[in-house]
Amino acid sequence: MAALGLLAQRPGSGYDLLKLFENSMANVWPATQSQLYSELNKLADGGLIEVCDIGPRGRKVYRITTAGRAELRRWMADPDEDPPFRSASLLRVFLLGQIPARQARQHLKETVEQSHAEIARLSELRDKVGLTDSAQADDDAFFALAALDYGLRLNAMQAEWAHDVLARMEGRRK
Amino acid sequence: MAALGLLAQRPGSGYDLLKLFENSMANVWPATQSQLYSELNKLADGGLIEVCDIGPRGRKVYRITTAGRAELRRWMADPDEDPPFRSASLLRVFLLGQIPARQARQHLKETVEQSHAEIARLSELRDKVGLTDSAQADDDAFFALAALDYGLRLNAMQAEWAHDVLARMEGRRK
DNA sequence: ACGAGCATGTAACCTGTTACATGATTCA
DNA sequence: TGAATCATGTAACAGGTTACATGCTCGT
Repeated sequence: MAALGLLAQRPGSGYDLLKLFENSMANVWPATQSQLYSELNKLADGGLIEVCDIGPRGRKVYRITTAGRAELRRWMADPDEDPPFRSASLLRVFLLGQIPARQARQHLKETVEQSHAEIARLSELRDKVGLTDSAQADDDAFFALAALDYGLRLNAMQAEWAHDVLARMEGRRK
Repeated sequence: MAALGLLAQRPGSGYDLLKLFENSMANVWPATQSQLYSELNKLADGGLIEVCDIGPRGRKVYRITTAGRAELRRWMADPDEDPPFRSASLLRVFLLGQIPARQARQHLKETVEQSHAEIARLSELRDKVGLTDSAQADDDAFFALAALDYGLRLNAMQAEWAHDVLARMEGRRK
């Protein structure tokens, strides 16, 4: 479905999409090369995309079809079929009582640091993208920046939360 | 791995764990009945857990072993092997430029409402758990509440973010 | 005695991952 | 001409889902 969405923005080959997945998309929806090519074949079989050009080296340029656009709109509107939400990091929090308190504190401190590092990484990315693309005019760039903003806020929240839990742990010590 | 963690807190049968997954655990790490039982057999084969009692109806009560505790500590300390982070909702944001602006605004408004609904649900859950369990004394309850707090903050952040994106969309309109 | 709930398991299927495999083109 | 990169594909496996299947036991 991610592939269909990207093809809605502009036509491209499997290889093109792969690059997109490695760059901007990787933070949101990672996909492997293998996965991508079989997905493209499946979408083409279903008539949601079609080959619009064949270049050198057997390069197949795909384009979204009318049926594909309809399917994309349908998917956007209905979050029911989403894969269930599983967070390994939240599971760890649940089980933090099972390891020595010293290690638990260490774990939370690392969470704080990792969130800050992630914020630095995303900020840099935002500055790069935000300046080259004219997010004022381009819808796709506007929403890509909104997604990036989400990531920034998420990590800020996470750092603050881990910090607060640490403080509460200190408060509990006798 | 989630099953191993729960057995570290207290011994129990597959059926017992299933109830835990349906209740408190469901928000963090959903698992199906089928999955759970085969997982338990695999853990037992690997020597990470063992049957410590057999009750009526073939009820097998499992208990974590020393090897299991070691494995759990190892897993807690190393987040490298986590499944990749995939968020269908963030992907939707990325693709929001592909649907009519009216629908995009509608989508964001629904995000705000759903976050608020989720906050209400989690608040209720927190009040129930926070009063019965003495989170002051019990480590497990303390960290379960911390995980719940994470969920609350996440949804608050999400509502605020969606609200702000909406405002920025309005600002862009000519 | 019978229904609700306890308790476990199997089979078919789908998705995603890693590793393997192949060949074409460009450019230095 | 040889290396880098373009470009696609297959096979084996791991993890999760749904649906199917079976039997025991407790309380009324």
